[in-house]
Amino acid sequence: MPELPEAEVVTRQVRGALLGAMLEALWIGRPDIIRQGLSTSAWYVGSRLQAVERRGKSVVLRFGKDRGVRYIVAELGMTGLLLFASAAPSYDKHTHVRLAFTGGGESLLRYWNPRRFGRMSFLDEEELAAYTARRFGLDPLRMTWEAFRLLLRSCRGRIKTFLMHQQDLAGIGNIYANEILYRAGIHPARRADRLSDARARALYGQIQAVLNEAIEYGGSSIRDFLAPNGACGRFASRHLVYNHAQEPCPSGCGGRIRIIRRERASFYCPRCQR
DNA sequence: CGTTGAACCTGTTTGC
DNA sequence: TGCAAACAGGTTCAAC
Repeated sequence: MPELPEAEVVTRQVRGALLGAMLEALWIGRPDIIRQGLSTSAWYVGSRLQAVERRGKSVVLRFGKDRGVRYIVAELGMTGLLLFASAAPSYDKHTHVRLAFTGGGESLLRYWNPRRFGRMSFLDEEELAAYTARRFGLDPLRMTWEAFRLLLRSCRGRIKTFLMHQQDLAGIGNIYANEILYRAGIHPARRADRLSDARARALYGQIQAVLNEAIEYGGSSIRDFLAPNGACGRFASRHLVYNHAQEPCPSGCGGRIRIIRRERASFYCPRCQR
Protein backbone atom coordinates (compact mmCIF):
# COMPACT_ATOMS: atom_id res chain seq x y z
CA MET A 1 0.00 0.00 0.00
CA PRO A 2 2.41 2.58 1.05
CA GLU A 3 4.01 4.55 -1.73
CA LEU A 4 6.25 7.57 -1.28
CA PRO A 5 3.69 9.89 0.38
CA GLU A 6 2.63 7.25 2.89
CA ALA A 7 6.24 6.32 3.65
CA GLU A 8 7.01 10.02 4.16
CA VAL A 9 4.10 10.43 6.58
CA VAL A 10 5.27 7.37 8.52
CA THR A 11 8.85 8.66 8.58
CA ARG A 12 7.87 12.07 9.93
CA GLN A 13 5.66 10.67 12.68
CA VAL A 14 8.19 8.12 13.85
CA ARG A 15 10.88 10.80 13.84
CA GLY A 16 8.66 13.21 15.76
CA ALA A 17 7.74 10.69 18.45
CA LEU A 18 10.91 8.66 18.87
CA LEU A 19 14.01 10.59 17.79
CA GLY A 20 16.59 10.30 20.56
CA ALA A 21 14.73 7.52 22.37
CA MET A 22 16.55 4.38 23.54
CA LEU A 23 15.62 0.96 22.20
CA GLU A 24 14.95 -1.15 25.24
CA ALA A 25 13.86 -4.35 23.56
CA LEU A 26 13.52 -5.80 20.08
CA TRP A 27 11.02 -8.64 19.61
CA ILE A 28 10.93 -10.59 16.38
CA GLY A 29 7.88 -12.80 16.07
CA ARG A 30 8.64 -14.08 12.58
CA PRO A 31 12.32 -14.41 11.79
CA ASP A 32 11.47 -14.98 8.12
CA ILE A 33 10.35 -11.35 7.91
CA ILE A 34 14.00 -10.30 8.35
CA ARG A 35 15.63 -10.22 4.93
CA GLN A 36 19.17 -9.60 6.11
CA GLY A 37 21.14 -9.26 9.36
CA LEU A 38 18.92 -11.26 11.71
CA SER A 39 21.94 -12.39 13.73
CA THR A 40 22.80 -8.76 14.61
CA SER A 41 19.50 -8.04 16.33
CA ALA A 42 20.99 -8.09 19.83
CA TRP A 43 23.27 -5.16 18.95
CA TYR A 44 20.35 -2.75 18.77
CA VAL A 45 19.25 -3.17 22.37
CA GLY A 46 20.52 -0.21 24.34
CA SER A 47 21.18 1.98 21.30
CA ARG A 48 19.49 5.30 20.56
CA LEU A 49 17.40 6.27 17.56
CA GLN A 50 19.54 8.93 15.88
CA ALA A 51 17.70 9.54 12.61
CA VAL A 52 14.61 8.47 10.66
CA GLU A 53 14.64 8.86 6.90
CA ARG A 54 12.66 7.74 3.90
CA ARG A 55 14.35 6.02 0.95
CA GLY A 56 11.90 5.43 -1.85
CA LYS A 57 8.99 3.65 -0.17
CA SER A 58 11.11 2.36 2.72
CA VAL A 59 11.73 3.81 6.17
CA VAL A 60 15.30 3.79 7.46
CA LEU A 61 15.98 3.99 11.21
CA ARG A 62 19.52 4.86 12.32
CA PHE A 63 20.62 3.60 15.72
CA GLY A 64 23.84 4.51 17.52
CA LYS A 65 25.74 3.67 20.65
CA ASP A 66 29.34 4.17 21.80
CA ARG A 67 30.65 1.62 19.37
CA GLY A 68 29.19 2.45 16.03
CA VAL A 69 26.04 2.88 14.06
CA ARG A 70 23.60 0.43 12.55
CA TYR A 71 20.35 0.69 10.62
CA ILE A 72 16.96 -0.96 10.50
CA VAL A 73 15.24 -0.71 7.12
CA ALA A 74 11.49 -1.29 7.02
CA GLU A 75 10.05 -2.11 3.61
CA LEU A 76 6.30 -1.71 3.87
CA GLY A 77 5.36 -3.67 0.76
CA MET A 78 1.65 -3.77 -0.06
CA THR A 79 0.20 -3.94 3.43
CA GLY A 80 3.00 -3.00 5.83
CA LEU A 81 2.57 -0.41 8.57
CA LEU A 82 4.59 1.01 11.42
CA LEU A 83 2.16 1.69 14.24
CA PHE A 84 2.41 3.12 17.71
CA ALA A 85 0.83 0.49 19.93
CA SER A 86 -1.01 3.20 21.87
CA ALA A 87 -2.80 4.32 18.70
CA ALA A 88 -3.77 0.91 17.34
CA PRO A 89 -4.06 -1.56 20.21
CA SER A 90 -6.06 -4.07 18.17
CA TYR A 91 -3.30 -4.57 15.57
CA ASP A 92 -1.67 -7.43 17.39
CA LYS A 93 -2.28 -10.22 14.92
CA HIS A 94 0.14 -9.84 11.98
CA THR A 95 2.55 -7.81 14.09
CA HIS A 96 5.90 -9.41 13.21
CA VAL A 97 8.34 -7.09 14.99
CA ARG A 98 8.03 -4.90 18.09
CA LEU A 99 10.45 -2.14 19.05
CA ALA A 100 10.13 -1.03 22.68
CA PHE A 101 11.57 2.40 23.52
CA THR A 102 12.24 4.49 26.58
CA GLY A 103 12.65 8.26 26.61
CA GLY A 104 10.45 9.02 23.63
CA GLY A 105 6.88 10.16 23.11
CA GLU A 106 5.78 6.57 22.43
CA SER A 107 6.88 3.36 24.08
CA LEU A 108 6.13 0.70 21.48
CA LEU A 109 6.39 0.67 17.69
CA ARG A 110 4.97 -2.29 15.76
CA TYR A 111 5.75 -3.58 12.29
CA TRP A 112 2.40 -4.93 11.09
CA ASN A 113 2.11 -6.66 7.73
CA PRO A 114 -0.59 -9.27 6.98
CA ARG A 115 0.48 -10.10 3.43
CA ARG A 116 4.15 -10.12 4.32
CA PHE A 117 5.29 -8.73 0.98
CA GLY A 118 7.58 -6.31 2.82
CA ARG A 119 10.66 -7.18 4.85
CA MET A 120 12.96 -5.67 7.41
CA SER A 121 16.74 -5.61 7.27
CA PHE A 122 19.37 -5.01 9.95
CA LEU A 123 22.35 -3.40 8.26
CA ASP A 124 25.65 -1.66 8.96
CA GLU A 125 26.74 1.47 7.10
CA GLU A 126 28.32 -0.37 4.20
CA GLU A 127 25.44 -2.79 3.80
CA LEU A 128 22.96 0.09 3.80
CA ALA A 129 24.91 1.80 1.01
CA ALA A 130 24.85 -1.38 -1.06
CA TYR A 131 21.18 -1.95 -0.29
CA THR A 132 20.12 1.52 -1.37
CA ALA A 133 22.41 1.68 -4.41
CA ARG A 134 20.98 -1.55 -5.74
CA ARG A 135 17.33 -0.68 -5.21
CA PHE A 136 16.70 3.03 -5.39
CA GLY A 137 16.99 5.45 -8.29
CA LEU A 138 16.29 9.18 -8.18
CA ASP A 139 14.12 10.53 -5.41
CA PRO A 140 11.13 12.12 -7.16
CA LEU A 141 11.01 15.03 -4.72
CA ARG A 142 14.72 15.84 -4.84
CA MET A 143 15.70 15.16 -8.44
CA THR A 144 16.58 18.04 -10.75
CA TRP A 145 14.77 18.54 -14.00
CA GLU A 146 17.97 17.79 -15.93
CA ALA A 147 18.54 14.47 -14.17
CA PHE A 148 14.92 13.46 -14.74
CA ARG A 149 15.04 14.45 -18.40
CA LEU A 150 18.21 12.45 -18.98
CA LEU A 151 16.81 9.34 -17.33
CA LEU A 152 13.54 9.59 -19.23
CA ARG A 153 15.42 9.76 -22.54
CA SER A 154 17.14 6.46 -21.81
CA CYS A 155 13.98 4.42 -21.15
CA ARG A 156 12.23 2.78 -24.05
CA GLY A 157 9.35 1.12 -22.23
CA ARG A 158 5.94 2.48 -21.29
CA ILE A 159 5.89 5.71 -19.32
CA LYS A 160 3.79 4.22 -16.52
CA THR A 161 6.20 1.33 -16.09
CA PHE A 162 9.06 3.84 -15.99
CA LEU A 163 7.39 5.91 -13.25
CA MET A 164 6.90 2.80 -11.12
CA HIS A 165 10.35 1.30 -11.70
CA GLN A 166 12.13 1.86 -8.37
CA GLN A 167 15.64 1.62 -9.81
CA ASP A 168 14.83 4.62 -12.00
CA LEU A 169 12.54 6.66 -9.73
CA ALA A 170 12.19 5.50 -6.15
CA GLY A 171 8.80 5.98 -4.53
CA ILE A 172 5.98 6.05 -7.10
CA GLY A 173 3.54 3.12 -7.14
CA ASN A 174 0.31 2.38 -8.94
CA ILE A 175 -1.97 4.97 -7.34
CA TYR A 176 0.33 7.91 -7.84
CA ALA A 177 1.48 6.83 -11.30
CA ASN A 178 -2.16 6.93 -12.41
CA GLU A 179 -2.86 10.28 -10.78
CA ILE A 180 0.34 11.89 -12.09
CA LEU A 181 -0.21 10.74 -15.67
CA TYR A 182 -3.79 11.96 -15.68
CA ARG A 183 -2.80 15.39 -14.44
CA ALA A 184 0.04 15.58 -16.96
CA GLY A 185 -2.29 14.53 -19.80
CA ILE A 186 -0.11 11.58 -20.80
CA HIS A 187 -1.40 8.14 -21.82
CA PRO A 188 0.03 5.39 -19.57
CA ALA A 189 1.18 3.28 -22.54
CA ARG A 190 3.10 6.09 -24.25
CA ARG A 191 6.80 5.39 -24.75
CA ALA A 192 8.93 7.16 -22.17
CA ASP A 193 11.79 8.29 -24.40
CA ARG A 194 9.48 9.79 -27.02
CA LEU A 195 7.82 12.47 -24.89
CA SER A 196 8.50 16.01 -26.05
CA ASP A 197 10.47 18.24 -23.71
CA ALA A 198 7.36 20.27 -22.98
CA ARG A 199 5.37 17.21 -21.97
CA ALA A 200 8.27 15.78 -19.99
CA ARG A 201 8.52 19.09 -18.15
CA ALA A 202 4.79 18.96 -17.35
CA LEU A 203 5.24 15.41 -16.10
CA TYR A 204 8.13 16.46 -13.88
CA GLY A 205 6.00 19.23 -12.40
CA GLN A 206 3.04 16.92 -11.75
CA ILE A 207 5.20 14.27 -10.09
CA GLN A 208 6.25 16.76 -7.46
CA ALA A 209 2.87 18.49 -7.19
CA VAL A 210 0.89 15.28 -6.70
CA LEU A 211 3.34 13.69 -4.25
CA ASN A 212 3.65 16.86 -2.18
CA GLU A 213 -0.10 17.35 -2.06
CA ALA A 214 -0.58 13.72 -1.03
CA ILE A 215 1.91 14.16 1.82
CA GLU A 216 0.02 17.24 3.02
CA TYR A 217 -3.17 15.17 3.09
CA GLY A 218 -1.53 12.40 5.07
CA GLY A 219 -1.35 9.91 2.17
CA SER A 220 -4.06 7.74 0.58
CA SER A 221 -6.01 5.21 2.62
CA ILE A 222 -7.71 2.94 0.11
CA ARG A 223 -8.12 0.02 2.39
CA ASP A 224 -5.53 -0.46 5.12
CA PHE A 225 -3.17 2.44 5.33
CA LEU A 226 -2.87 4.11 8.71
CA ALA A 227 -0.20 6.51 9.89
CA PRO A 228 1.72 5.41 13.02
CA ASN A 229 -0.66 7.48 15.15
CA GLY A 230 -3.67 5.63 13.73
CA ALA A 231 -4.84 8.41 11.41
CA CYS A 232 -6.20 7.61 7.94
CA GLY A 233 -4.76 9.37 4.92
CA ARG A 234 -7.16 11.88 3.35
CA PHE A 235 -5.78 12.05 -0.16
CA ALA A 236 -8.01 9.32 -1.63
CA SER A 237 -10.86 11.84 -1.80
CA ARG A 238 -8.66 13.91 -4.14
CA HIS A 239 -7.97 11.03 -6.53
CA LEU A 240 -9.19 11.99 -9.98
CA VAL A 241 -8.86 8.64 -11.76
CA TYR A 242 -7.65 5.89 -9.43
CA ASN A 243 -10.63 3.64 -8.61
CA HIS A 244 -12.91 5.85 -10.72
CA ALA A 245 -13.49 3.53 -13.68
CA GLN A 246 -16.63 4.29 -15.71
CA GLU A 247 -17.12 7.69 -14.13
CA PRO A 248 -17.14 10.86 -16.25
CA CYS A 249 -13.73 12.48 -16.61
CA PRO A 250 -13.44 15.26 -14.01
CA SER A 251 -12.10 17.66 -16.65
CA GLY A 252 -15.57 17.84 -18.17
CA CYS A 253 -14.27 16.60 -21.53
CA GLY A 254 -17.26 14.27 -21.82
CA GLY A 255 -15.18 11.09 -21.79
CA ARG A 256 -15.31 8.35 -19.20
CA ILE A 257 -12.46 6.98 -17.13
CA ARG A 258 -11.28 3.68 -18.57
CA ILE A 259 -9.31 0.90 -17.02
CA ILE A 260 -6.61 -1.28 -18.58
CA ARG A 261 -6.07 -4.48 -16.65
CA ARG A 262 -2.64 -5.77 -17.40
CA GLU A 263 -0.18 -6.19 -14.57
CA ARG A 264 -1.28 -3.28 -12.37
CA ALA A 265 -4.54 -1.58 -13.28
CA SER A 266 -4.24 1.67 -15.25
CA PHE A 267 -7.03 4.23 -14.89
CA TYR A 268 -7.06 6.98 -17.49
CA CYS A 269 -9.16 9.26 -19.66
CA PRO A 270 -8.84 8.32 -23.33
CA ARG A 271 -9.68 11.87 -24.40
CA CYS A 272 -7.41 13.84 -22.06
CA GLN A 273 -4.42 11.48 -22.07
CA ARG A 274 -2.50 11.02 -25.30
C1' DC B 1 20.59 -5.74 -21.53
C1' DG B 2 15.46 -4.66 -21.51
C1' DT B 3 10.83 -6.09 -20.98
C1' DT B 4 7.10 -9.18 -19.40
C1' DG B 5 4.73 -12.33 -16.43
C1' DA B 6 4.31 -15.41 -12.59
C1' DA B 7 5.12 -16.02 -7.79
C1' DC B 8 5.12 -14.65 -3.18
C1' DC B 9 0.96 -14.04 1.00
C1' DT B 10 -3.56 -12.94 3.35
C1' DG B 11 -7.91 -10.66 3.48
C1' DT B 12 -11.78 -8.65 1.26
C1' DT B 13 -14.85 -7.90 -2.50
C1' DT B 14 -17.38 -9.57 -6.52
C1' DG B 15 -20.10 -12.59 -9.20
C1' DC B 16 -22.46 -16.75 -10.11
C1' DT C 1 -26.74 -17.31 1.64
C1' DG C 2 -22.63 -19.92 -0.03
C1' DC C 3 -18.68 -20.58 -2.40
C1' DA C 4 -15.09 -19.68 -5.72
C1' DA C 5 -12.73 -16.40 -8.29
C1' DA C 6 -10.82 -12.04 -8.73
C1' DC C 7 -8.46 -8.45 -6.85
C1' DA C 8 -5.45 -5.36 -3.65
C1' DG C 9 -1.06 0.11 -2.50
C1' DG C 10 4.95 -4.13 -4.14
C1' DT C 11 9.19 -6.54 -5.32
C1' DT C 12 11.77 -10.31 -7.21
C1' DC C 13 13.14 -13.78 -10.23
C1' DA C 14 12.89 -16.53 -14.38
C1' DA C 15 12.06 -16.58 -19.16
C1' DC C 16 11.86 -14.45 -23.50
